Amino acid sequence: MINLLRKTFGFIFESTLIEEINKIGTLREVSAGEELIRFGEFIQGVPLMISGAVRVNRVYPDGNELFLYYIEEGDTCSMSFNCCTQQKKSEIRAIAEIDSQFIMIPVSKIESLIGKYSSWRQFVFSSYHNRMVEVVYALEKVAFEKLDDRLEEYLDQKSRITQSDSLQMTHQEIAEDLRTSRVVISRLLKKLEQMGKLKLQRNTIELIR
Amino acid sequence: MINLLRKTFGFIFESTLIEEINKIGTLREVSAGEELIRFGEFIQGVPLMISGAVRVNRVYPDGNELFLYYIEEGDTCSMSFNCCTQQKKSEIRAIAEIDSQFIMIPVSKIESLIGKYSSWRQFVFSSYHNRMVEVVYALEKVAFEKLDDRLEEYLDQKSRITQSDSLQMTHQEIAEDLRTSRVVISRLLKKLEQMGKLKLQRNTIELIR
DNA sequence: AAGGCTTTGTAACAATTGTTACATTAAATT
DNA sequence: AATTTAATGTAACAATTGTTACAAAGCCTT
Repeated sequence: MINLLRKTFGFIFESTLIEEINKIGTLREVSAGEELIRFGEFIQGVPLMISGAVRVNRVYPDGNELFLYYIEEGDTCSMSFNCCTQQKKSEIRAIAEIDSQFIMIPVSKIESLIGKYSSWRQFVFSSYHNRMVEVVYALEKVAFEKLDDRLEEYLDQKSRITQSDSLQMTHQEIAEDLRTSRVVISRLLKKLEQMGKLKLQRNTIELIR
Repeated sequence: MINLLRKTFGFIFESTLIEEINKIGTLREVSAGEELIRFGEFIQGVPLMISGAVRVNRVYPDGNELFLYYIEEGDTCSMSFNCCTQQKKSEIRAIAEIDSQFIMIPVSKIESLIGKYSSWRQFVFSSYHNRMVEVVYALEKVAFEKLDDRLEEYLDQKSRITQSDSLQMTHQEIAEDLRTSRVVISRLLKKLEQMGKLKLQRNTIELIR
């Protein structure tokens, strides 16, 4: 585990911090689709991403969900960070988008890390800021752009995250993420296909570059 | 100034911190409409709000703007916080919504406060989190709600911030904030008037409670 | 191969939001 | 008071997005 830690966080954390994280953290591996953080549960710890990609959704009591951001190698989830320090139930849900590795740092140790290591503080601050920038970006998309452009960006992002031009997903799933109906997505996808930007098959969307 | 500090921040900051802020900070007063932070400038410091309300907008190079959140008594602007530590030019604009007082803490002192005072760190963390929650809230509104509901909420928020049921603003200004056209806002306002929720006059919207 | 389930395609129509154009009214200026 | 300017009202129409309903196609199970 310490080698993974060094590889991903060696440039930002001093070696004493790396060693401490190695002691108190536990490496976890999840496969695509698995839930790291569930809605309504108390959060066990803060995840440090080693590899892969995890999507973070805001969840509302009525079951509604809203995509906030992805966390990838070197990131942490600043929303869960706060839940920890406040001992609150999770208002988010985190799902592995692809097979992923991360190190879980238990809640109980968070406070002392903040006190001891300035590089850890820096990391938490910049993590907060980066997540904020991404949520603002999401807001910007919804506020400024039409659905067809948002769909294109959505597909590009998926492709980047899954590292594939062949997206295995249904129109229904896309519709839920973009908060519209399946029919609307099918319609727009067909339009993009006619423009030669992609090819549609059952359960897959082949992006043409 | 120290009395204002004690009144607003006495419950979260230890007295040594209050005294230090009293030394290094400068009290500033702005009247409604004044700009506290301008787009593209280097940020001079982090504002601690004593009274009033300041709106924070994201600004894009093309001049487009997007409302992010208000900061009020006891708040700070977490976006400017990061600009400071990174020595970057401001990507936001802050405008006093009503007459306001705040204490400006110079960039140069920020780092040492973080190292010295855990209550300051707590404050910055929770400030980041609160702003995040507000931006997520804004995203939620745009993603889930129709324009007429968003307009009603917008008017309620304005009323709360300005502490008045008589809003001095034009339809054009509302349209810019909600990213739509003046005609659409006039139409919806007229509908709300017919529903008895408000009364329209030139330059003012009178909310009926 | 047949039947059932899921996914996708498509038409027709409704609702919402955006746009253009111009009239009307209120305030400000001369 | 007359003129100019800014703000609002309204109609007519366009574009986008949402909804319903059903057909067609692909996949899975037996």
